[in-house]
Amino acid sequence: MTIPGFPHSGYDRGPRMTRVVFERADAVARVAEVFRELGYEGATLSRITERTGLGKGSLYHFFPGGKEAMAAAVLADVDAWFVENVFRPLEEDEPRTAIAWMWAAIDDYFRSGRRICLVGSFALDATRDRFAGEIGGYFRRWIAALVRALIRAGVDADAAGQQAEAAIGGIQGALVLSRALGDEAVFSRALRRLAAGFPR
Amino acid sequence: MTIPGFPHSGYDRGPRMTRVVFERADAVARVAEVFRELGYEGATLSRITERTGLGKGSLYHFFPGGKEAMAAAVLADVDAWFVENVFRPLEEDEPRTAIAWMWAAIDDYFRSGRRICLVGSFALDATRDRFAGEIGGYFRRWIAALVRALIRAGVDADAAGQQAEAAIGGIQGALVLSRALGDEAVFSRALRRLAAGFPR
DNA sequence: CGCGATCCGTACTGAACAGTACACTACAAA
DNA sequence: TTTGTAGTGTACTGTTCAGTACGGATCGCG
Repeated sequence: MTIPGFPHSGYDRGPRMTRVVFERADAVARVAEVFRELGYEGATLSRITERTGLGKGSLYHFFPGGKEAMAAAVLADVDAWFVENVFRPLEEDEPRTAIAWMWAAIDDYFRSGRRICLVGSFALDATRDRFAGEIGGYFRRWIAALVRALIRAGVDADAAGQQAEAAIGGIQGALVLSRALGDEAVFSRALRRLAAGFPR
Repeated sequence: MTIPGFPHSGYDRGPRMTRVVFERADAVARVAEVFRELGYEGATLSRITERTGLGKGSLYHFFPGGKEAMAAAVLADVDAWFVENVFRPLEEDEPRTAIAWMWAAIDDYFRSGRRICLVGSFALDATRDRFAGEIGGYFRRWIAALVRALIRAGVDADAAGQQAEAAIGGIQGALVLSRALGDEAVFSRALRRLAAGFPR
């Protein structure tokens, strides 16, 4: 028991719960899922610890900057995934192959619409102001990469710009819509529709 | 001053701040803007009072159900606006006219992308679960109204369904994108692109 | 004028918030 | 076996949260 006025005197309690050890990458992935489901403001520390299984001690060990550092790490992690799996292929690989690969990667990443775009969700509320650079950079690079791939595939510059914006906007909108309607099919249909207009 | 243990004993303070009287409709509109900017979780009572100029007394007078009632009223208000200005015209008026009118109304309502879709933003985080009925209903009715208008305009049923989903998803995505990039032009371009594919 | 009814401002409450402190455990290197 | 260090659980702090209580201001109506 704890003696009043003597903090941390309560160390005669029973056997500890079994201790589980995480590493940072795992922590980031788990925290990401919580932000994705609840948004930045909705993800309170207690809900994060609850859903990730990581205690406050671990969380503040991995992210000394607190909640904002957690979100920043998560955004960086998302960005890294897209760089690896979408942006760099679009920028460097054979354009038609890279574009086809993009649609598959996107469908997989968003779990056919069951998962949400963290960056998009941050963009919609005041969280945007906190991470304006990261959020803007993510979408700017995606659009730029897609535009260049389209141009390399023979689409003229103007049409490429329009098509890239339509595609990425369309993906974001499809995530909103499929989630609002609780219907994954909406997302799949949107992806098929958007992909159909692309060179193959 | 307040005597400890004697609540409300502090009524010897100086002159009151000038009292401003609101009516409910005005309160709803002001609260709506706060939810729109900050999201449901981000809109704390103190931020709502701060930004609307309404004190807690007024807020709880108009919305005895508290924060959740405020959000419900705001959603109902948004829905009413869309019923009046978008859904009913689509359902009842000459379809091509109604569709043209829709694009103008949407551009106006979202202030060319500077304003955000409250319903869409609620759909993206856990707020969705609280208002799943309202959120789903809003998008369902919009899509259904647009589909029927397209069919009445001579588009075949299958294409109408695809086009309606693409349009409404596209609008939502354009709001996300233009806000993420901090660029209203993205929204305007998207609206023009989407409208171009419609019968006129 | 008087007097409800309506509307508003603010002190207050208990719960939940982000963040800190620190005793602790597991494991690896010496 | 000892010692260092990375990772962990939890009690604690000060702040902010949603929501309540209630005195007083204002207005409509007699």
